Amino acid sequence: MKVDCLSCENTNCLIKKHSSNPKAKKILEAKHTILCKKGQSFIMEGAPVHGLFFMYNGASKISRSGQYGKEQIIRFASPGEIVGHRGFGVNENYHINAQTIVDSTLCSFSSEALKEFLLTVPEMAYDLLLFFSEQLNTVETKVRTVAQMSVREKVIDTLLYIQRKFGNDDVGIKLILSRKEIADFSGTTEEQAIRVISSLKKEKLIVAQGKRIQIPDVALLQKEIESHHFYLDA
Amino acid sequence: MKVDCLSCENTNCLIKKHSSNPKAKKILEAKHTILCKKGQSFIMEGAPVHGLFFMYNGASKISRSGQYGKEQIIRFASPGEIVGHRGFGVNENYHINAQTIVDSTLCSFSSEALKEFLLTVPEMAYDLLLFFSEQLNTVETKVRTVAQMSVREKVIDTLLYIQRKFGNDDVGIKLILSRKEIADFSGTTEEQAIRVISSLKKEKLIVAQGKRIQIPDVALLQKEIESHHFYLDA
DNA sequence: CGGTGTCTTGATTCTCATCAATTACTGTGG
DNA sequence: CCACAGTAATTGATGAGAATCAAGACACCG
Repeated sequence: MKVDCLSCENTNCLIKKHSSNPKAKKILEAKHTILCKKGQSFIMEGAPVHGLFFMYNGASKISRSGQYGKEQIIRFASPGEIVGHRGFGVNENYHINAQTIVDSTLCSFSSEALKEFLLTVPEMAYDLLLFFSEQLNTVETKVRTVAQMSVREKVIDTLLYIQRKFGNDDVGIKLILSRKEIADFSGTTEEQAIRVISSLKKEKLIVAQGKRIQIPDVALLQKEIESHHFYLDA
Repeated sequence: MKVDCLSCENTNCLIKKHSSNPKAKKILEAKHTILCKKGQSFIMEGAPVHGLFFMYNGASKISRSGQYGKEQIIRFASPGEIVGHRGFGVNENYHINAQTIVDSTLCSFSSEALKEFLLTVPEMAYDLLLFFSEQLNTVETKVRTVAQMSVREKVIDTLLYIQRKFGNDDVGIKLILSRKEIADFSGTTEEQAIRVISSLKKEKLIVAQGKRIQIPDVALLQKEIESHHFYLDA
């Protein structure tokens, strides 16, 4: 089974965007589609990377393991997004770990095919540059977040990020994460994340039933991590 | 005064690399060269960005201010490097602050000129993509560093980074930073950074006279953070 | 020489990681 | 359908490490 880019509905996907370009024919033929069960690693830390992935559906987490194997989740990827930034260049070891968090479908391209595509369709290269600069912006912000915020603020920041990224339905945030995953993205421990979540529940800033978390008033929660900025101006 | 790319000796500069391409003529003409005194901000947080900069000589720091105005230095830039990643796209507010730390010369290009260049010379776009992916890798590693390392490890990591990036002469690391700048990059306070530096001095892991810091045995210092195999590249 | 800014050290406070123990939840096989 | 095992979530207690506060030393500059 192979996903057809022309009929794909991920309008944010860059391959899809340029798929009607006649020069894209070759790369579309070289495409592979992979099915991944929940929890499957499709990029392993330390192993050489031979290409890069686009999420067709599902969700995944991109992480790095640090001291004593403690995991740091760098970001989550939703449909249409790229995973494995280094995979389009020369073969290199890229020290990240990418793992699906629900059953997912991935589209994969080899480095060579992609390089050729980028060099023949400069508009695609340009769009990819924009995507990268956006990513850089996001990650740079994360450095500051992790370095300066309190645990409470970091967890709130994470909840808002998940909400923005994966949206919600009437039951809560669509993507269900374990407390440990929330902690690993926030840059704290599982216990601390739990404590913050418990507090937020008591304060009615969130509604949580087991793993399902709902944010009744996003703006109100947002205020919790912005109040400090206003304090400066006052 | 305008620096001539063809005779520029920053072999790592991407503009220089493609400057002999006939299609580069236009962008080279549109180039501006700017002199900045030490401490001068050339990208201000919140202000719109109209282009991007290449360091011709000198050094600069790229930061974001966070809570209570506390500064988080994201990276340092050395000659040949690009500053202002978002400046090649549409006009956007890019919330970073870029400031020289010694007298520096900068080359600047407008978004439009650069966009045109990238679209006509796909090899340049491809090289820029490689640069961006490298940056992403570096910043992603920094997220983990800041989140998981102890203050001592973070400061050591910073010293090694500065050493790699700016090298040293017989007196010590070429680039002289204040303790506050070391702290702001490490993600800690000035006092804590000073304490670590003092300890390292006592342990003979570094030699320091005032602001000049020397690392007699890089490998030895590296061992201190050994459990984190993956360090930031220069 | 006074003054300003950086650097340094000590004392105190407080946040957070860690350890430990308990409780809920999930799925599986009898 | 229940018992069980295994996993995830939760709460409490404690100690370590780091931020903060405060005060003094040092260097550099007009």
